[in-house]
Amino acid sequence: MGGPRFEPVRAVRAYERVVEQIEEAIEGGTLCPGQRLPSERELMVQFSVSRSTVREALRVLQARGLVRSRPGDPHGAEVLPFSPAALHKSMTTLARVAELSLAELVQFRMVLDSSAILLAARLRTDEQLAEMDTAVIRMRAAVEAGGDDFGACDVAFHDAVARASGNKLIQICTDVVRSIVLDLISEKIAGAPDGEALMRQSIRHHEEVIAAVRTGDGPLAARLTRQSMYDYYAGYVPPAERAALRALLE
Amino acid sequence: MGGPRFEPVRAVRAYERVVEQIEEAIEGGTLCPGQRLPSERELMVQFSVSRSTVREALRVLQARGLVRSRPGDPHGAEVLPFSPAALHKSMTTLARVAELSLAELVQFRMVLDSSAILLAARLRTDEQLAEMDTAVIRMRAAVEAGGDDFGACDVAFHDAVARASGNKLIQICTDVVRSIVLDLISEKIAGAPDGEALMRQSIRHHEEVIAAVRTGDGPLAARLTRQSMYDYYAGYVPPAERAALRALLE
DNA sequence: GTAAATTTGTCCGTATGTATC
DNA sequence: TGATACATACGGACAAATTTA
Repeated sequence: MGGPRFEPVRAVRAYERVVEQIEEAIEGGTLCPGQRLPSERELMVQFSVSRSTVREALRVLQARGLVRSRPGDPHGAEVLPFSPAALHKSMTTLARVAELSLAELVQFRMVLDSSAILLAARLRTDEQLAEMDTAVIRMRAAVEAGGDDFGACDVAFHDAVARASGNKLIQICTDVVRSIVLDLISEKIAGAPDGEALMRQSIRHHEEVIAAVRTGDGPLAARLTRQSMYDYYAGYVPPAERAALRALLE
Repeated sequence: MGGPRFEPVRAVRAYERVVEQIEEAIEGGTLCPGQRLPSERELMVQFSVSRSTVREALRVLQARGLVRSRPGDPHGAEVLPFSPAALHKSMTTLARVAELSLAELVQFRMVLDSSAILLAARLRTDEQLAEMDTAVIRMRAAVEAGGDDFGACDVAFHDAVARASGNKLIQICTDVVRSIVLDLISEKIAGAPDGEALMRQSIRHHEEVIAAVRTGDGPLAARLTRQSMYDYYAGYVPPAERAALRALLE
């Protein structure tokens, strides 16, 4: 019984072979960020394909955020340093085509940010704690100055927390999801600008969180984070979907 | 002071304009999955660009998982239904170029899966609970049958949990991260195949989790999930990095 | 500061294998 | 089965942009 087991062969286009080879070279470390690819004309010689094929491959690599090519650049396409831009892009389209609700995105933020703060409370260095302190001080200063920079300082705080979690993936994903959420409700926020009272309440929450981090009480910091995030975003979520958010509160 | 605020203009290539327009049509719902794009020759007329430009745009859209084109297809490129393939791809390259450690990935899984089970414990329907039960029953059957299908049944369980969480984003991300983790340690797992004892212990863990879900005790189910995941994966993580994983246990 | 050389962006034409009718 | 239309891939060409001498 049996006989040889053949694997299905997918017709692989020429440009895909080019993409694969360059991709492996970059991911494998043969090509480092800042280095240059050969020019298109040289690539067509090395791969024995036409320039159209080379260009299609470069477009794909560019869409994946691995390289960038500029017209007239005699050094060839540049290998880019790591950037979450591609992840950001695919998650944004995901949110649209999968019709993710704001509630789902906020819920995901609650999960990620509360996990980040829990880890930060247990693994942070004193220096990282100082960075969070600084961010909150700047938030307070921003309120006094009129509140224009409040949002940016808030982002700085959450980014400091994410870094202190010690997990790059958590840091990247919190950043990506946060910006998607903010994009979704930016119109509504512009319509109902942050009242000074709301900002002061947010600062109070942040100070409580920092206090919990200072004492190393991770679960408390996580709980406070989920609660303050719910308080802040629930108003933008349809009432019927708020129950799902509350499922993350105790 | 002031004067008009000008925005920096990036030189936008022709193929990008084509990508943007088709992308908006798909994300906006004008083009639905299953529908076809006009042929390349027709697209070059509608956009007033050359064939090469149209093709580069289609390559980008294909890389983002939005369309697929086959040679000879007289209906033109097909608009694809939603798929997390693009997200999977960008997160995989992210793991490589950002040099994510196995510990970071496992930690992220612990966060996501424990959050999913917490939500499932509070929001699940009886039908979804039955699906989890079925998955565990199949896991037990798989062990009796030799254990070949054990991994697949385990995946089915975690997928049922993710679905019961009610959050599509959590469902997608758990799936993506799980497959990346499994890819990373597939060699080691093949070298040290699941012992029957390990499988039985895993089943016992799953049954405890289900019991907690049945009684609606989300925090307990989440804690059990993190613990069993740590027990399962810690052996593959360098000892120095295990402390970060233990930070998620209480 | 200017001009030359190279590269990318774009266009056009053609040949070939393939899927559909 | 054949005819048609399609995507794939090739090669040549020109303009715009950039670097460099």
